[in-house]
Amino acid sequence: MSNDFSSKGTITLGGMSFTGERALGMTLWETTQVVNRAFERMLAEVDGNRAVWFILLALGRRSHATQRELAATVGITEATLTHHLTALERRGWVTRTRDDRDRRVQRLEFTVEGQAAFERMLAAAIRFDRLLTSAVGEDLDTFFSALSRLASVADDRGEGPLPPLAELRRDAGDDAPA
Amino acid sequence: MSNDFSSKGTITLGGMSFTGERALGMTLWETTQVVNRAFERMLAEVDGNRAVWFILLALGRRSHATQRELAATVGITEATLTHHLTALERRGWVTRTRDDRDRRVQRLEFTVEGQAAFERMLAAAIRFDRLLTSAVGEDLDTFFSALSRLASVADDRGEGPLPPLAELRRDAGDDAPA
DNA sequence: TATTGTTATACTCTATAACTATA
DNA sequence: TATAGTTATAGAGTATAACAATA
Repeated sequence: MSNDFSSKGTITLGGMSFTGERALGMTLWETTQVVNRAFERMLAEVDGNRAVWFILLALGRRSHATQRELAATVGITEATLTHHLTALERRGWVTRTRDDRDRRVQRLEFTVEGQAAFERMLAAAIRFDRLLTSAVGEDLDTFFSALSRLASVADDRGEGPLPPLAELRRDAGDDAPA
Repeated sequence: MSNDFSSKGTITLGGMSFTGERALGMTLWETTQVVNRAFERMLAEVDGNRAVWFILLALGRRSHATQRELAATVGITEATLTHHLTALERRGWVTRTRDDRDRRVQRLEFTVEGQAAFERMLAAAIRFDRLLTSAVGEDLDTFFSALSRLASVADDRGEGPLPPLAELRRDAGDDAPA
């Protein structure tokens, strides 16, 4: 299911206006949602999903020494990673073995099946990226550079501790009006 | 917390290779994540979040006749929308009144406080979008058009029924190894 | 019978905090 | 004490299915 604000016209407020068709944030969001759903479908065809793909990719790159680093690469907490790894282990795609030199450390390895699954997802990701790249065409460099600038300004805005979400449902029970 | 694959080098498989720095899908995803977090922070400053903002925006545009249409606009199911509306009603931002001409239909209205909250979020969204737009600068048209092409190719790939996610955790419980 | 919306329930993903084992 | 990872628990967001009210 996809949201679609972009054809819903303009709202004005004081001197400001907000037009769906021209709202960059909204368009970026919706485009990424659409692209993401398509990618999730491709991954699903090879029994994957984004979370698994990210973890396997980080594993495949062997760019981590500890699970803590792996979690940071994937962008989740250690506890969340443990859940995913438990699932992957039960599925028979990875093994966890304690490192003999420091038995606190888990050494993560693909099984043969896990390696095959990883390669299927990698192939899917490569195919998908070719599709996207050809869609952008000759504007590719411009597009990458615009994305990079967007990430920069957002990062400037986005540093500091994460504020708690406005938790509607939690404070809902307290002072509910009749 | 943010994932960061883009500086993690290249994986090769057969004749294909996958390079984080050049992976368009990954870059698009990460950029949107960063931008989204920044936007959520801005909304949080005015007691909002993305779900609430989308719902209030659709309400403000009065572009729906039924909750079903509203849910479709926002991109969620009716049941999910009901939960959000219940929360918004408890918070005192919207009212639900049965339509006298068809008592199955709920008429949704902002309260005064809800209108004010909506306007705060709208102002935040407009400010945020100006920030993004100025970051993209003169490449804006090119950028929009690239996004549009990406959405198109993804939509072509993305039609059809949503496949179930590969539910790792569900089939995990069955044959768990000791 | 069809439509509008709600309720009941469950599932995924995620996080925080407390914990175990090891150093 | 400090570190690596796990477990227990919880919560936000979502969905499906069964339901009630109304047409």
